[in-house]
Amino acid sequence: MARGRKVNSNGEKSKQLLREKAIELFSTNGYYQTKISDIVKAAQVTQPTFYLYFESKESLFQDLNQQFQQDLLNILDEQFHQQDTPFQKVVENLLHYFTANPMLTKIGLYQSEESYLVKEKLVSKFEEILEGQNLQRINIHMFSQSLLGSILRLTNTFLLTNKKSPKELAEDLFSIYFAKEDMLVTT
Amino acid sequence: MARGRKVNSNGEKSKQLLREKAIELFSTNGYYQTKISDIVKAAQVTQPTFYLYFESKESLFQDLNQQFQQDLLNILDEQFHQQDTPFQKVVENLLHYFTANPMLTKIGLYQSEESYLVKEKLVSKFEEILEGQNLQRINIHMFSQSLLGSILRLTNTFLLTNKKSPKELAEDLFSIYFAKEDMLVTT
Amino acid sequence: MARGRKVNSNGEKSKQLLREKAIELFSTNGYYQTKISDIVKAAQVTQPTFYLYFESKESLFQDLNQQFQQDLLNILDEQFHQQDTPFQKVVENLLHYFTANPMLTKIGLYQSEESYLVKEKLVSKFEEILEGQNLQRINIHMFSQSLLGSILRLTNTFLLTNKKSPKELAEDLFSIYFAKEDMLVTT
Amino acid sequence: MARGRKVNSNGEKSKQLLREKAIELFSTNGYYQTKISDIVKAAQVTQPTFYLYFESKESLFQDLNQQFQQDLLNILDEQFHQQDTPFQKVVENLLHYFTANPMLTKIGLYQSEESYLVKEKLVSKFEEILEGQNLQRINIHMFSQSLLGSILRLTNTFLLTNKKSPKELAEDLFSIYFAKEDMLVTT
DNA sequence: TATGAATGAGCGTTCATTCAT
DNA sequence: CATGAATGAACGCTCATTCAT
Repeated sequence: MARGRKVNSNGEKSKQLLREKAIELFSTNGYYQTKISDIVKAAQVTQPTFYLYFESKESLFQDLNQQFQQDLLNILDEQFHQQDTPFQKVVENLLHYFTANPMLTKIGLYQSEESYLVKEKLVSKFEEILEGQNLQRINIHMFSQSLLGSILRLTNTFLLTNKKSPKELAEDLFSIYFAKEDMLVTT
Repeated sequence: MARGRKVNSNGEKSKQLLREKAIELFSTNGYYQTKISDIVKAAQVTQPTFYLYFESKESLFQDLNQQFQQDLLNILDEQFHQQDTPFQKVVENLLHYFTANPMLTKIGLYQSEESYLVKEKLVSKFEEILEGQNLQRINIHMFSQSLLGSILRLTNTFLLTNKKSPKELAEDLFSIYFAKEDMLVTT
Repeated sequence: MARGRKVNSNGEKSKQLLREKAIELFSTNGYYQTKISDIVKAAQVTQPTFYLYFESKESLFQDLNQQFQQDLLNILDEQFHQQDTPFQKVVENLLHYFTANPMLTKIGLYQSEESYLVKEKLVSKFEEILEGQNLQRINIHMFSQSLLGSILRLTNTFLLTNKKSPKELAEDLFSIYFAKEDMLVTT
Repeated sequence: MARGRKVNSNGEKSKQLLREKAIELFSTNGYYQTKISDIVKAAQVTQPTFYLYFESKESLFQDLNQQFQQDLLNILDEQFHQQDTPFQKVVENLLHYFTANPMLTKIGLYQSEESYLVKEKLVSKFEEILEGQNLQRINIHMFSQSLLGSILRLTNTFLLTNKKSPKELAEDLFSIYFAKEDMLVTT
């Protein structure tokens, strides 16, 4: 292949393509097992082209995580402004975002070394919402952490595998966490 | 340039030391960020010594995960044999193992790419136990997955940080999952 | 994504600008540490524009050295034609050129791998002039090389740092090289 | 070639060989045109072996310069301790070192970006020695710089080309700088 | 005249692994 | 049992240069 500009080439398109392929590969294989050479091969460009649009492998990965974190914050803030959004709706919106961005979600929730930040943020949000409720005070933090754990696990096993819709999963989660009388008859 | 066996050296000791240091480093820094050179430096031996006891970096990592998985299986089987162990006790025993082996747990639960196997196993066990109970059938699988998610998250945030004992955490988990009425007064 | 000729742009101007910036950067950072991207950035044009005016990085560098060498030759030839120019005046004219073109001088005298050519030329010229004088024959070559060495060093440390004018430096050089009695009282 | 240790291999030997080849190549081709691949090819080892003994290309280059600078300092200090060493002898010793280490000298004097430090040091030393003499005060610094320039140039053209011995060159230098009456009959 | 977009070719460096002793 | 010395195989990244517009 000759050097120089390709016919019909377009920078924004190449950058977007690289981004998408990177998301795909990072989410599937993880950061360390994804080589720049894999990404550019998938995008059908050469390695220097990668560096035309991204500073480094690491900075691209950071970018993706940044975006994921910002997206989540936006979702959480939306609810904040339109008051009285029920908790279940908040969770459903989150799950909806996960479904719409499954690969970015895998990266942001399960692969980034900074995923703990996002998780802490989510827990804080949950606590904030739950405070308005008559939950026994001492347990709010733990309850929120537990709920987050469930969300993370069920997202992985039911949502990202397309076994449940966001709406269904949110309902299920709330039937587990807030309406348990009818679920279990203890021994 | 003296070569050969060190005075007072002992094969089993070296192997054990390498194993321990590997667990330490893998759990702290992850698989890809832990180099053989780091491990042997920590164990104060040279690189060829590593290969005297382990086939490769990967196989050592697999070994550690194998052990973790076997340990968990043993714990779960014990309960099986002495019937009527209450569910809460099963969970408490699990948590107890996690506390006793925090670094191996980090590897086995959060870093291994095959941690999904162990998690599936745990879920199966939970389902098995819950089946004996009058939980509404359709939800048993999801309920178990949710519970596992909570356990994973709370282990990370409360147990391995020494904020809760296994017993306390097991109680908290069960008050969340099985004793709902007194926890929340819905709006 | 507007492309094509800039309004008010002008080929000669761009070329001249690129030349100047190249001289600046080459003289300051050296050949290998000066990137085409640095040069065009400084000249506020894009990389292909560079290749509109220069064949390659190397050929531009060669051009600069060629010019420097030609300039020196011209200076030396001028003196030749107007006979009886005293040696000191020849040197002063050289130094004058160095002061007027400090950055090109740095490149031509100290950075080019072919600076040895220019230096040989200078030495030849010195010898030519000195031959008309009653200097002991065997030493003319060495004397000329020595003088050149002094000129090179003092140009660097006194002239290009503006501590001495060409006239002053030429005087100093000649008091060192040709008026010994009053300089040193040997022990 | 198989992996692992070579027959009869010896670390210190390999390191020394790499060092020597590096000196050779750096002095001949310069820093930027000498690739690690060139050095290891010359030493008949592979690239990782280079990093067994040196931190990086740059640090090796620095090391070489450090050694050169230290060597020079040692020479200059020796003279200091055995008082009354005549100036000419000091210079001769320097030149002797240059002859004995021609390639390191090329690197240390003409290629290092820090060669200016060594040169400043030499100038200072010259000044120190000359102060004890009745040279007209205002000119000592310039005189020393001039002398250094001559030394640098003549080293390059007569010494490292084996046209003059250190002793001869030192004599010539001193006849130029300190005994000029009989050399030139001015017009 | 000038630019946006792309690439060939290579470089320094790292790491798991393996011989020879 | 243990080590000193070495290497195969990549990998991330850079830079001069060039095509299509």
